[in-house]
Amino acid sequence: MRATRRGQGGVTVQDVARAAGVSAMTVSRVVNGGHNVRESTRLAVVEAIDRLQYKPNPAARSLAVGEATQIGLLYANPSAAYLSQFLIGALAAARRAGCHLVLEPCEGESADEQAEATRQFAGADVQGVILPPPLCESEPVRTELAAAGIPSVAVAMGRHEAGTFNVRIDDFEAAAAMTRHLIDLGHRDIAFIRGHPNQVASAERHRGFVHAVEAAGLDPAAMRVEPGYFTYRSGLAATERLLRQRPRPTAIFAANDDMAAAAVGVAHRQGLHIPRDISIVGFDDVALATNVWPELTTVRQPIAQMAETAVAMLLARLRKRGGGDAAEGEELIVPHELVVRESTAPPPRDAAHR
Amino acid sequence: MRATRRGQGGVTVQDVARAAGVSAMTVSRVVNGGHNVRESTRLAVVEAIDRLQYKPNPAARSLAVGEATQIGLLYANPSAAYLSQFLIGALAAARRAGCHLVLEPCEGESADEQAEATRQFAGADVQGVILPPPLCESEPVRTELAAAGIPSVAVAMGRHEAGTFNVRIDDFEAAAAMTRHLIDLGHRDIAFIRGHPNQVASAERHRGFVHAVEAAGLDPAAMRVEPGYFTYRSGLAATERLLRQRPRPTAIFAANDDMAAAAVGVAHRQGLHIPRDISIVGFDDVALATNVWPELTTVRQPIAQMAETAVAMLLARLRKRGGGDAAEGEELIVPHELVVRESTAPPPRDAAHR
DNA sequence: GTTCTGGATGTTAGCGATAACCTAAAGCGC
DNA sequence: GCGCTTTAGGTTATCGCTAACATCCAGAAC
Repeated sequence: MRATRRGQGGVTVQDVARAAGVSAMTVSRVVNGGHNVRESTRLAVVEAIDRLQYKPNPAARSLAVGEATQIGLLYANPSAAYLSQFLIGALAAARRAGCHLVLEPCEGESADEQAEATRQFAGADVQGVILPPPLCESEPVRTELAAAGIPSVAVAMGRHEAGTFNVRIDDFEAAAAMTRHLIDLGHRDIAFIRGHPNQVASAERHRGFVHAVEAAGLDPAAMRVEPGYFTYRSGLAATERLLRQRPRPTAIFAANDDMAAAAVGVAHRQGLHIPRDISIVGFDDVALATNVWPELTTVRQPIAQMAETAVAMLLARLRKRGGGDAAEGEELIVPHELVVRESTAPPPRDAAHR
Repeated sequence: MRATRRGQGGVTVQDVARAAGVSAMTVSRVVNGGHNVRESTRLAVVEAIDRLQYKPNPAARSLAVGEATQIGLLYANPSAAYLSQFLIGALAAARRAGCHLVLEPCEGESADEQAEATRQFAGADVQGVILPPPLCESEPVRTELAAAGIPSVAVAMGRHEAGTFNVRIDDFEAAAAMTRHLIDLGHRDIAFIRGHPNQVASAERHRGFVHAVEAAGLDPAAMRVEPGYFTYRSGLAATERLLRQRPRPTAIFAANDDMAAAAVGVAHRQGLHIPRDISIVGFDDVALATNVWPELTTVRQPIAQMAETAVAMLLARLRKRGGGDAAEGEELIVPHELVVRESTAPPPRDAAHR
């Protein structure tokens, strides 16, 4: 008899089938949802499965179904903390589905570079692509994907657009909640540092801020707003401009944590105590938020979970191909959370002298 | 005729074989190293491959060879920046080999938690495990892996131990180089903030520091050394202790960037200008290093590349199983790089008054 | 010339799972 | 009771690739 190539004693459907007294096909049916299987049979199979500790072989499965095995992830250096969370979630979902994640870095802001990076995917036969911010809003990337006929799902694209797929939090509402937190503490002079002007999320966060200010009966026009780019450096510059003015704002709301961390740095250098002299808050809850002193009050986005959801949505979309080309798009909004740490407090009493 | 399940027109070995006028097996041989194939045949096949844009199907391959399809990665929240780089590298190598990466978080420092997390792998049939710091030095983890018979490769385990597999930089030499940089600038009073006492890398970096100090003819005993834990918070405490003393050190060498960033924060709060009044340097070159002002002079570890190498080493080791159980261990040292940014300068002239 | 040797290639038989098809019994309306 | 649909399950044929074995043939060895 020929030498068998049988691997290191992995349990297969056949083994389970034998143990449960059914055919391999029935086991397969049980594993994948169990339609058209009698309850008693199903139980017998399930019992056999965990008695033998059966784990389906993902390679065999994806070979058999001939489905997506590679999904792309185009990233452009958002904060490293963001990326690692994102990868963790995406990887978990990809593995569950038995498909590989193909990473493609896209440094460079030019349209050419972005298009070039996107084109890599077409050559690498990925069946779909996940787009974390900020690339989800890049025109060249989307054009190129459309040209190659590769479906994509965006994550944290600020606002829904018809025909696109997107997973995000409600930036507007989250920013409003954060603003209310500051107002509730007694702040009446809150400065806002905006995010990158090309990202819809920046505008949404700002809108949420304005909305909450108005809702509290305050005048939005009285609040100082500085431009920013979501980078540490831009936060530095914005805060310097703000703190040069008198009276100083009693609170600064930066549209992300990187800029908030920068604000903390500048405030410290000017001898201000946080939060006694000034409150500073961020947005995103990346690791950086707890790597400054004091730790930042911020808004947590469930990044890993969002990535997971996005992958699942992409796979669902790929599977549906053929059923109907339902290109109507889909949006999923996941819950956020206000995380109050140590960088916020009521405004100083002698606000007049500040 | 039965409906075929043939997927979306993917090119297969058969197609290539037909185009090149050879058998599928020959194509397979060419793709995998091409032993025992005549040069002329090889060229014909290669030509056909890239004319048809053939990409081997990884699922089919790993099903056929019955090889490792899952390799584990046990992580314990090192800095997020470290993790994302690590994942990028590991993922690239895993995909090339057609195998999946199974992530397992291991929060918690207790032996029980670590053992428990490790045990997850045994149940998930991963064939090998990659261990980034600090878990690569965890006794419970290693015991548990050994018990389950799962081979592992460590990354950045500070020093080589017989019988283990490891990829790292030369922490000793890197720390010495950094110290020489400070000495060359004119510093004679350099404080050192150590890393976590349980990690060998901490000791190595400190040894490198001491060695360079001695080599320059200075007295190591005169240099202040503070304990630390590689965390931002511990860096904060250590720096506060250091800067309370007079005379202040003219330079602080923190054993990683997180602690160096903390040192920058404390120095700023005390009104010191960096690098004019004091130089501060870190180690690792994670993203945080450029997210403080001024950007940190530090040592770059090629993290992604190290992870890639580790995965490759692990796979080689798994394949070799059966040939010989060569348990002699292996170590690979990759080059590091001193990155001089803006946080270092010559010591202040009036050092006497500091 | 014959046998041996080893390199270059083809052939066959899986790897583990599932799609598509088939079968047998049960349910159902009339 | 008869055909018809539905349900529960088995059979068979792949998916794409490669290990193991078989074959062929040129040159070496005798």
